[in-house]
Amino acid sequence: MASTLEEVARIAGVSRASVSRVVNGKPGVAPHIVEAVTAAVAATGYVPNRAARTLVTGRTGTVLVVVSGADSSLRQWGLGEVLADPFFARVAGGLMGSLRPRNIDPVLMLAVSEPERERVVNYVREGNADGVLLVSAEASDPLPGMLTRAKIPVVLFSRPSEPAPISYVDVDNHEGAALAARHLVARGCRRLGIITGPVEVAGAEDRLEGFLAAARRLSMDDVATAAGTFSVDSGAHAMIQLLAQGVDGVFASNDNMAVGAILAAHEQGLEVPGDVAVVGYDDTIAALMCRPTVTTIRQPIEAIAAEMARLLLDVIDDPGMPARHEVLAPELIVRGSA
Amino acid sequence: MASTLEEVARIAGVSRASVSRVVNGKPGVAPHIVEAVTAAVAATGYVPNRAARTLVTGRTGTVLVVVSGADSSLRQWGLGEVLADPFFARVAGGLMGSLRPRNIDPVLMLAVSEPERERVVNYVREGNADGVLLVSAEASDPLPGMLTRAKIPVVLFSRPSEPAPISYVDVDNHEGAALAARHLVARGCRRLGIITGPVEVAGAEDRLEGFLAAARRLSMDDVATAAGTFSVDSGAHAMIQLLAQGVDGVFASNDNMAVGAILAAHEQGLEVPGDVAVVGYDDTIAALMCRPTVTTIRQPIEAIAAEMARLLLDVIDDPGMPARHEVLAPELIVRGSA
DNA sequence: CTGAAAGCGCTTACAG
DNA sequence: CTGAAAGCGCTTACAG
Repeated sequence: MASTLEEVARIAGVSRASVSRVVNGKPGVAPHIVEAVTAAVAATGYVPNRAARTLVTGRTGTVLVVVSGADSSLRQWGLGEVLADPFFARVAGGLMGSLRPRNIDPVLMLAVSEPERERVVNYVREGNADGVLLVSAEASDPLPGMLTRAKIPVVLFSRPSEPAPISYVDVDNHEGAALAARHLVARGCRRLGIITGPVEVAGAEDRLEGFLAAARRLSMDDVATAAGTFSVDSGAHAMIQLLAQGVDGVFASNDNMAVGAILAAHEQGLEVPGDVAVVGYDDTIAALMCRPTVTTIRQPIEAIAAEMARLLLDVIDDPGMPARHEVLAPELIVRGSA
Repeated sequence: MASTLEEVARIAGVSRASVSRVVNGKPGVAPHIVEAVTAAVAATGYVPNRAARTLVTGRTGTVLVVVSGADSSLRQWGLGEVLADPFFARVAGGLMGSLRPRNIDPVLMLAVSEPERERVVNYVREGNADGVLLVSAEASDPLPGMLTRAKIPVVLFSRPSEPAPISYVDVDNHEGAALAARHLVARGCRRLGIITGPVEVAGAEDRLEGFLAAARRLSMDDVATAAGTFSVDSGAHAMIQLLAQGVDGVFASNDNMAVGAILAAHEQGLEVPGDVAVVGYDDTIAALMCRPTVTTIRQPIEAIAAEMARLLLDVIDDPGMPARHEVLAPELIVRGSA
């Protein structure tokens, strides 16, 4: 069916080794051989067989992109729901996009249960991928540890819950939340509130701390807090609690909850940002699906993704490399809600 | 590093052939051999090398999931944006979820430019995947044709623009739009309007025709129409035009536009559904990110995905199989907006 | 600069 | 039921 190196060699009248060299762009091949091979490749429509190549080189040219978590919040979700979450969609898409130009193929997986985690480890142990790019949603997630123990090249999005010898790229959540606090105070808010994310998410805690610290520094010691779970509904519920405490400036730890908060404010007949200002986090599409549009903290997803890909490729090339970290800066995007 | 069949055979004291049989669960192996091999596998932590297996079997156990289009509307998007679109996220996720239980690995790709389309074809010609599950967003998309010409097993989501010997699974768009029309009329709307999708999307045209036909059958001959592009903003713009024509019941060809329509109505001081009722399409997360929540037409994505996977596996097993089609029924989901 | 040959790790007739 | 052997399609020392 598909033609092979052998066939191309025969037609070009050269050895298989020469065809291999030309096809892989190796230097030091006589021009007339390059020409003959090129012609034969064109004539046959030859495409190298990846399995054969992988078998001998030990490299797959594939990287696993996995969204993982412990068993709690993500558990009831399928990959469809996770992808449908605007934030994960941006991250997964960014990661996959950053791999393409480097000519490596991304395979996407979700791992929120033990069998799924084992599947991830197995997948690369079977030689299907050279390493993994991991977006771990929860601090208690065992996958990062499993991967490093299996000596699988891996780079995380977000710092691991406990210090570990793993390379990662992160955004300064502390600073992002501080940006939100300063913006709210600068526009005149007198009573701040925050809708937190799930405690088991490391970044969510950082946002809470960062917000409180920045508020304190601005002499706003009494910040109202309400817990959310990153969903639109949880944002609405939390907002009702905050409103009862008389807040006029709210920071929601992600955009979904900011949308929920705005909807809840409207339902109580309040204007946003007139009566209460709202700042979100992530700058996802959700921030634009709402009136007013949501002022939010943008994570430089594309830069993160590019950095993760670069790091992983380095680790794959040199598995003994010491772990490296990169922390990028978030950015305030001012829109209608604050 | 990783152990091989050879090593397991040596430890178990049997031939490589026997190890292979046990590992692959082939019948007719003596119990004591199964036992010895099982123990040796456990002791070594043996995992079969996929490249080697693929090389000899010709099967990869991988399927390509591609979202494609011609060069227009999707062109400026990266995979991140496409995944972030609630509809594609649901479809891609559903497809990937339906493959997992069948033990086949999905690789996700976006193909909206010529190089990307060629990459898709090449990917499977290189032997990286056994077939492709294609979500083609535009009727003029050349990819389905390219694939069948290359004799690559493929199953489409949505009927191809022109009759072609390709298997596909679709939802009855005509009927879905009719459900919307009947619901609007049943709740007392007197003047209907429709926000259409891009003409180059086959399904969008079916929805328009279905809506008009159903309306006509209910003696509503004069339906106002306005064009949209499936984005929130386009829905808002279209809504303004429809409102100027005095509509009190609007069918938006997807949820994003329904959200835009509702926002636009609110901005004109109108109540939804009191002054104007709105029905969306797709039942994506967008329908829940809005107050009122959006009454919409649900496509049974999970069933579609499962069906596509099943069909593709059949085609892969029997490439000569005649093309098959499956058309599933949509469902009306009544929420707050109509 | 080029080619003959070994070998990557498996599966599968084939013979016994 | 089991094993020896061939072969899948490549790449890469090695010798020339």
